[in-house]
Amino acid sequence: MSVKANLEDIAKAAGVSKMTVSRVLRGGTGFSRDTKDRVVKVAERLGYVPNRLAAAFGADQSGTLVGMCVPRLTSGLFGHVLDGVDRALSRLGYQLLIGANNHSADEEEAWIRQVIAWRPAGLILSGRTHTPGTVDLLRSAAAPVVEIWDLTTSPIDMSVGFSHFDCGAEMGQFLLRRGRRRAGYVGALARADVMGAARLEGFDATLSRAGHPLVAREILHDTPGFYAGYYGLETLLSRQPALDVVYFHNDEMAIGGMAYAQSRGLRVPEDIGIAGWGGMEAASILPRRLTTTVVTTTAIGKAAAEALVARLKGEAGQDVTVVPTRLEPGATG
Amino acid sequence: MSVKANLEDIAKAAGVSKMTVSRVLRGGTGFSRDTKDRVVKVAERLGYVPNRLAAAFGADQSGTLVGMCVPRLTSGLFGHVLDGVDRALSRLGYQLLIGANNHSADEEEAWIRQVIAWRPAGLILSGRTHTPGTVDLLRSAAAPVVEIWDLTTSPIDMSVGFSHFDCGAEMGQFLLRRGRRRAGYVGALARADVMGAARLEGFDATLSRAGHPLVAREILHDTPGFYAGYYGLETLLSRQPALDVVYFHNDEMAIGGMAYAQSRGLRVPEDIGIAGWGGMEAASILPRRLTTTVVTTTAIGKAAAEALVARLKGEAGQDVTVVPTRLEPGATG
DNA sequence: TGCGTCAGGTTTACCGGTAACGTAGCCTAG
DNA sequence: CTAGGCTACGTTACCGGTAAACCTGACGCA
Repeated sequence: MSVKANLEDIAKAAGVSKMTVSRVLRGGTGFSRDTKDRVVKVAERLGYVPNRLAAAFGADQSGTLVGMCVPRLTSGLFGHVLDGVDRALSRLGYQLLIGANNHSADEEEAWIRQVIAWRPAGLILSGRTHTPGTVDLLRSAAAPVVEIWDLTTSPIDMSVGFSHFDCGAEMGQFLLRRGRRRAGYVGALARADVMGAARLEGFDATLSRAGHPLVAREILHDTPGFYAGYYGLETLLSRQPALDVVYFHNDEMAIGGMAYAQSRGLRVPEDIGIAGWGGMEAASILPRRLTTTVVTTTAIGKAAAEALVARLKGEAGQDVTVVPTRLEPGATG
Repeated sequence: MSVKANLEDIAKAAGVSKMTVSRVLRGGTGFSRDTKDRVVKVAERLGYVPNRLAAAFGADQSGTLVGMCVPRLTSGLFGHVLDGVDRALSRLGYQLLIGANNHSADEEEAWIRQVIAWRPAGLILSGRTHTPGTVDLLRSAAAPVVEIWDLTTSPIDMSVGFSHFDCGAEMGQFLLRRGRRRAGYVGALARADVMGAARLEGFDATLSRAGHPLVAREILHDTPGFYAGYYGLETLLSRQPALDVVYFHNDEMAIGGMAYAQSRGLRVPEDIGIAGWGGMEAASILPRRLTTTVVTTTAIGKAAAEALVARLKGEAGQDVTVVPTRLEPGATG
């Protein structure tokens, strides 16, 4: 807590005023080289640690605190986004305040309410589904906000992402081209995950238009990991064995599904096709490269951070940034 | 930034003093039920958002900011630790300030220097290797510090983790019991990752004592992911084909290694054994369950948060908490 | 009647910076 | 030689809370 020296102490020891010390330490102007050297030396000797609490409070804005809220901390994809954001922001001296909302708009609102109290310079949120209370809060806070992952044409402020609906639609088209006609879907988190739901919608819509609608779907209430994929496929096939391809909520679940298929002696892709989403590293090195949609997660984080910083610097940034996704044909679809 | 209403505004509108509003809103005592209801109603009507910057500054301590520094944000394991910490802390109203140090003690110091300026209530650091500057900084800040992952018998303050040396030693013993005699090692990050190095040391020491020292090692300068495991094993085997088991830096690399082995037609575990470390979910559902050391990552996060909170509440917590690890025999070793 | 006590407040003094403004001394151009 | 400008500072006020000290009227009670 109380770190010994403050500006006053340095000022006294260096024989100047507090204000001069403040100017020197922040690299401003209006002091001689001589004064600067003296102040810097004294500050170092006293082990001065600035008090940002005071600085931010005095200036009525935190200046360097950025809040970021993700659905889950345990997803590999979010880790990469976080990494992209952190690299871009920490280089510029910003601090990252993070939280998880567990795919709940209400938890997100609660988190934002806490974080807004710190007067952050900006916020990065996941998804485009927010409570009315959240929107009010953000509007009155007047801090820059970037919504990431799911593209929205009318963002609260800025938006970085892509269309999940289109991802699903594109995968649907691809699998139809590969001759698949009886598709199933294995998801997770039920309706909590709006983005996964959008992919499913896009997928289903495309298949239906082509006259081969989704044959079966299994949406678990579990976290979308390997286990859920494994058991999800088991359940799906027990209900509806005659499927020629299964689209999974994400790559982790798809890999779990592949493990199940192999354990049942089903050949992939001959007996059953498997497709995922997300583009996790493991998926590209498995014995058979997974058919999936690769999302450039780090790019999302980087773009979000850059959009935020541009806004903070008063530069006119883009309101909506589209980050490309790429359908990786792979060998399992 | 400027959120409209402050205590003064509420005070005026409710016909009481600022101080009374402060007490009501913080749930203190010294006001009538009548006053309380009035104040709460007014605060709500004005959409009051407390200013923690001011509160923390005024009280000369942040109260609810906790800093956490991890080596990399992109590791699946750290995501789980983060999750454990976040769950435990957010429930108690703390905010998490995170950063990555890229396995560099200098970057860690730089990060701490930034974060200390916010006068955090506590800090969670990874590993036990810190610069002298860091130690000074922490001592003068006098904030509770928890070092996680690698157990140290003389922590700066508190420590939660286990011995990486012992993990390596245990795996060495296990592989010897399975009859392995010509072991190799594939690691990453060179000497930057002290913990991985400790596992290697423990592994090597055990093998040497048994008279079957490590035959070859390959330590990449890459991030320890699937690709690094794949190419690491390729390189290792090209130099020294006659290995009967390979110990990997972590599970991700081990899975990459398995992929390489399969691509070369090597049977696991008949032709070559593979062992990992960490216990990632994928490893337990692969066609053959990976031989590895399972680390209860979420437990580390939870324990770290709890130790911190205990200290903050003035309770006498344990200085050193040992989190168990479990050698998972698997089917690949 | 006088006094202590307590609920239910109010007042005051900070916390450590920063913005805005003031000013002394010196230089330079007209 | 003097107005105006620049450099290098110093002064003052304020950000929005909180702790601590201080009031005040009502009530109980000897």
